[in-house]
Amino acid sequence: MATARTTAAERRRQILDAAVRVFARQGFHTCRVSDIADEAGVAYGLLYHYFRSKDEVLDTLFLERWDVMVELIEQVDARTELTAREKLAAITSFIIDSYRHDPDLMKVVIVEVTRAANTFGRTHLDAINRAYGSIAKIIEKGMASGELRDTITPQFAAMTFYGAIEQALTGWIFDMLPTGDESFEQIKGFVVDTICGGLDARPAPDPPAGV
Amino acid sequence: MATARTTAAERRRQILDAAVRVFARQGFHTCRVSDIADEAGVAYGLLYHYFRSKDEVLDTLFLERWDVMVELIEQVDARTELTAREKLAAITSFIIDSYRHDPDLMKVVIVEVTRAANTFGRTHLDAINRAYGSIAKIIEKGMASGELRDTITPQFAAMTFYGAIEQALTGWIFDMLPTGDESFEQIKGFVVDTICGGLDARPAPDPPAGV
Amino acid sequence: MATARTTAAERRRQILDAAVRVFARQGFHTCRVSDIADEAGVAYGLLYHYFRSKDEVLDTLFLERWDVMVELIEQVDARTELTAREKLAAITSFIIDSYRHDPDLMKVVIVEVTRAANTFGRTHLDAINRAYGSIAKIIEKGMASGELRDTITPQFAAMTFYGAIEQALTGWIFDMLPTGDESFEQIKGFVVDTICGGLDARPAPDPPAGV
Amino acid sequence: MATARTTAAERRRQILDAAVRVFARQGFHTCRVSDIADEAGVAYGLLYHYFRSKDEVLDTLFLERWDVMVELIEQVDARTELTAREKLAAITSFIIDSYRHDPDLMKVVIVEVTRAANTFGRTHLDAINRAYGSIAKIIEKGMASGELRDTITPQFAAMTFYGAIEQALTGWIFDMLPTGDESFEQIKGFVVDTICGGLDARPAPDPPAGV
DNA sequence: GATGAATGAGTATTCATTCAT
DNA sequence: GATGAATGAATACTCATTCAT
Repeated sequence: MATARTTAAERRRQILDAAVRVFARQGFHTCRVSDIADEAGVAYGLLYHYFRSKDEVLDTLFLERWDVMVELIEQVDARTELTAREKLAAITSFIIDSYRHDPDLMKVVIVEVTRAANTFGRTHLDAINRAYGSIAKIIEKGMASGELRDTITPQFAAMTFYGAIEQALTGWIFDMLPTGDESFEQIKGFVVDTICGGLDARPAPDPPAGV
Repeated sequence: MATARTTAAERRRQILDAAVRVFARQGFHTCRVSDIADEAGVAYGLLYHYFRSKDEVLDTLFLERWDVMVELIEQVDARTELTAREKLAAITSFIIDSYRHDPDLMKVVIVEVTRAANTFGRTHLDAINRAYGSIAKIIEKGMASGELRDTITPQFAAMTFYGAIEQALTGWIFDMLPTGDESFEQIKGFVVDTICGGLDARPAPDPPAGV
Repeated sequence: MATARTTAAERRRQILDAAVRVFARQGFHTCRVSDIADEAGVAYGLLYHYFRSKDEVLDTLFLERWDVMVELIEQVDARTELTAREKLAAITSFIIDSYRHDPDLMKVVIVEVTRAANTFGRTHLDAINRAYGSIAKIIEKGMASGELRDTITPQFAAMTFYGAIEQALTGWIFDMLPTGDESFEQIKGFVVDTICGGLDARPAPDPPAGV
Repeated sequence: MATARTTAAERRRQILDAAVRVFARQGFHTCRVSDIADEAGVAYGLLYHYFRSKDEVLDTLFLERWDVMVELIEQVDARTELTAREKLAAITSFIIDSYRHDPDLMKVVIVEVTRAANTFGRTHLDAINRAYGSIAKIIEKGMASGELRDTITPQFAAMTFYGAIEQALTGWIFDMLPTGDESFEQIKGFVVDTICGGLDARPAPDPPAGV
């Protein structure tokens, strides 16, 4: 009799986890609140004890995940021993592993928020821009140190880099790319190689002078 | 001898043009059929003389535009005097000019179809893949001729290239990039430079042998 | 160049005939005005040159047919050489032959008008009652002459008689009775035999005294 | 200790009862779902908690009533002490009393289903035929025992019998027959007398041999 | 906390009818 | 006469949200 069967926090999490599966499967606009409740095994009225609205469920899911990602980017940036390319590789790895670990959640984050210019994307524009900004800072430092070319703006480079990752995730979401551990690792390499190395053939860049 | 006031084809176009504006402004899911009709200045019943449903209006808009783009890509590919990089530059230029010329239409194509994994994106997956495939062919030839590195698959390279363009368009759609003629031209260069040249600093590639 | 290709009366008839087929196939409420026009091979706007409304088409079809039937009943009644049973047999034969000759029309008359208590049946109640009344008169005379029993009212007898015929037609309409010439003739006999002779087993009635 | 204000079953019944009144008054096709809800004193959305569609409301009403009738017919048939005529009289009495007790419901059953050859009649053809079949069995036994003439098929006799009853109900529905207890009882007798005794005048059938 | 009955705003679609050509 | 584009009234149904129990 010591522990309650289900704590409030657990119930809330139970609903959020169900919502991820339902949003990923049916899409935010197409699913019903009762679909989420069914998936969670609770009455649909209960959802309104934990969230103000259906929108708030998606907002919560997005921000939970996005904040982790932004924090990771900032932590990576703080590791001064890494080159810019290594930092970008770390970020790529983290995001792709996030998808590998919970594809439903990442699908929801991207499809329902990040790319929804008329609805949630607009709402969370600040959060999205924060991520771009953090990446841009990494690139800016790489440019300053001479590691990266400064022929484009760091902001645009950040957008392209993040866009390449998102495009890869989209490939998985649309079943255009193969899944499987090797595939995930291969694509990680592709992303960094393409963005940093470019498509053009040419001799490998000179190793940094004094190293 | 006066011309007929409005032909059937003109009315149809009138409705499609109105739909573009309304979809861009409010989003497909958020707007009402009557909003389109109001914007077009016709009774909403008339929409059903020209289209089977609201969905069909969006499908029509998307395919009209997408087919033009796929055709352009194939035409570019056929110009054997161009290098792969020049072909990619031509495609980039065309798509960005498309946005510059009719931002509402491109916004609808991207936001409501291309990136809508749970609804129209899934429907038009074949059309979308046809575009990727055509770009991949260009890249494949570039790899075969030695112009491009073949360390990644042409398919992935195509996705990343197209993703970079779409990300730029998204930047304009979200008001994250400045508009204006110079900006458009600058971004064109950024896209090709980033994708082909990469972010890494290094000596310019050796000039082709016999030139 | 002497005759117009199609006279107004012919066009009108063409539309009415098409309407019969469409009403029979789809039902009055379920079919569209354009279905009738398509079946007739004319533009749907033309229907409104010949009829005030969709309702009027059905009204016209019903009254055309019903008036013929009422007139037939009255003509039969006038033939004083016939017994009541012979008169009823003649009416039965006429109605069943009407169905045999044009099942669609009779289906429409019965299903869409005669039995539609909430719509057209109420509208044409007078016409319907005129038929009952004429049949009742035949029965009344049969009762007066001693040919028929007068234990029930002529009005009720007329309803039951007509109801038996309509029930037979309904059997054909619902595919519950076999079609084919013999079947039609057999049912004619059944109707008169059942209504006049009853279901009870017993000796044939005595022949009329002085005959 | 107060009882719950309204149970789910009661609400459902409340809606069904309201639907009967509305269907009888306005007809199924002519009434709106909100008319039913208004009559029941509930929000129209609630109707969709208890029924999948407007159609299902009518289906439910019909089957509820029709199943009771078929069961009654079978129970009557099982009473071996009754003659066929007595069985038919019992069925007639039951159906006419059903109308007397709830004319709206019987009107809906007949007008909107039983006689609606293009819509619900077709849907419920099996149920309708089950009733005919049970009546035909009664008649068949009567023929086998020599009580009834076997000059027509039991199936046709059943149709005519049921048709006579339905015609009587139609007479009330169309206000062509007087209402009032005596009238109901009189018509009961008329139906059985007409169907069993026939219209022809003749001596009463011989009493069964050994009685 | 938990339930699900109750509410009613919101919308795509149909189709009879009109009328300019 | 003939056409079919144009109109807009009419309606079933969905579903987020509330709230009594």
